[in-house]
Amino acid sequence: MSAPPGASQAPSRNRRRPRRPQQQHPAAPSLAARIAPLSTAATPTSELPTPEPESTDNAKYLSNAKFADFYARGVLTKALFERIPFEYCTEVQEKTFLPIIEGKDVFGQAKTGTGKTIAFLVPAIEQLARRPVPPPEVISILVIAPTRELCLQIEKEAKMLFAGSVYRTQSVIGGVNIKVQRRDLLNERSDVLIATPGRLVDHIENSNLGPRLKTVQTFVMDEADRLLDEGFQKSLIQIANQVTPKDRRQTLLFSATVDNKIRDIARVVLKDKHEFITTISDADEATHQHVHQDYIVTSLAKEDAVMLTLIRRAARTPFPKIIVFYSTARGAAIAYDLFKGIPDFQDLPMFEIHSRLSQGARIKQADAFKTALKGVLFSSDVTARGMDFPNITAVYQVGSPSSPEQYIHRLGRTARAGAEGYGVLILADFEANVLLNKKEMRELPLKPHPEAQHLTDESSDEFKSAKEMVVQTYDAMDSVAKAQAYQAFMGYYNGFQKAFRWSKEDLVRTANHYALDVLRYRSPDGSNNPPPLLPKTVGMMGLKGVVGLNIVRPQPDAQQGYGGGRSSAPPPKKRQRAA
DNA sequence: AAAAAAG
Repeated sequence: MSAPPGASQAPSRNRRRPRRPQQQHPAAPSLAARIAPLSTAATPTSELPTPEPESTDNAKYLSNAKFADFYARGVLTKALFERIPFEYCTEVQEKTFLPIIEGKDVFGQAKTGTGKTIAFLVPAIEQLARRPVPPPEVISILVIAPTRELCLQIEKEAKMLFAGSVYRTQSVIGGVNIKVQRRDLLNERSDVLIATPGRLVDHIENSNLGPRLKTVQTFVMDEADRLLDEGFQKSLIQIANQVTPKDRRQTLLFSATVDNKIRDIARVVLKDKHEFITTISDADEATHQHVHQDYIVTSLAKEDAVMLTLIRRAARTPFPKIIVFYSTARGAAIAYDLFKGIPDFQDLPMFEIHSRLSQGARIKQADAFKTALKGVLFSSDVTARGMDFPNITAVYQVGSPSSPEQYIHRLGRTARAGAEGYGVLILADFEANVLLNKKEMRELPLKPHPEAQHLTDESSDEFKSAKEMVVQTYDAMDSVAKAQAYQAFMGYYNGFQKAFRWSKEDLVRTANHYALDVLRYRSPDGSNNPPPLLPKTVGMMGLKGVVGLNIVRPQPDAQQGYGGGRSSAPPPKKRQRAA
């Protein structure tokens, strides 16, 4: 590895420790870590960042234990040990290895970004390696996680641990061809199966996977707090009914938060005699307590210009890598459309990810952003939890998140494993107080942005130029995405009516303002009407008879964008660039 | 209709 320009000052210890963990402290500014652990892509030398001295902070989640110690004590077999590309264990890993290898049930509390995946995969696989190789139809380890991308991330690590062995891992997620999965399940080993709940149930019902789940020895529920959400419950019950019963399997449950709801579930799925492991001590402040966080309250109409200014400023720093969260998939999509169309950001790659993209596009975007040295990802809450994008310098959030918890999870994409990070929350005036007055929010070190005044000052040149750029770009954009964003906005804020003490008319007025003045939606007929909604949509939102809505009869040749009557199937967006 | 997740 030849030293890039500027690397000569790098402390030599950075390079002398090839086995220092990378994923565990992604922002460790060692060269190797900067190039991203999952990357195989060649990086132009000229783009390599200047390494900074290693911060002691980055070692925060590391323990003094080494994987080599576990190997020396006979805890890890040679083959597995050799496939672990890290030298030091993280704290969670050190604590979970022995109990899991001994076959105990574990309730683990650990934030993501602390090496949690390795903490359960390595010991589970170690157990597997100690037994005779099972017949090919056996699924020894079943992992359930709440998003597709998280499953793929886990699968990647399992593949690494299985490299060159007879064992195989497969993922079973929605959005990809089910027949291919069915065939692979039939023809190839799946010693570790990693699944989202919905698709796993689909396979139970339609691929006769149920009986094979009875061969599961270790059952892992990752991001368990999220898996307990309403929408997952039915699937989880079906899965629990098929998988090996709890007294004859090992269950590992991981959750970032531990509240009564989780404890109740733990009681149901874990054996009475399980081990509780936590790495969150009083001394070790939670990430969200140490990350620098600012908020800006402004009008809806100024949000985009403020965001543009923030990105512009960040673009002048060496390696900006930012995630911008929006509350709706359509909101993230239109923000991506807006900012990718702005000429200032030629050198700053833009990415988008949300449920309205095809799964193929989602995977491409996530992979590209993971390995990117800089860029901005416009995201819905798909990536809010557990996703590991290396070296995120800042997380911006636009609009009230659905809960303080969600705010904290999103923020956790930056400052991973003790690294530096920064958060900005942009709120519209009508939503600010309700969120900021919540107890959980008040307990955060979240402060007014020191430059809030200037950033939102209509008479400043910086604001004026940003606003002008936003207006121009929206004006040039097609109306379909705007109509979709309008509908999503209405649907999202519909849930806040009570909290905001809004009447239905207030909701409609605000949504119309959003479409007409913010997005600059113009009806194809040249009128000043807001985007059309189907009677059915209006009915489902409980807005029948509210003035200001543009209700249209369903048309047989309907342009989609205002209903179309589909439920959850994501109409794949055609536009896609490989970034 | 509103993150996500089955189509």
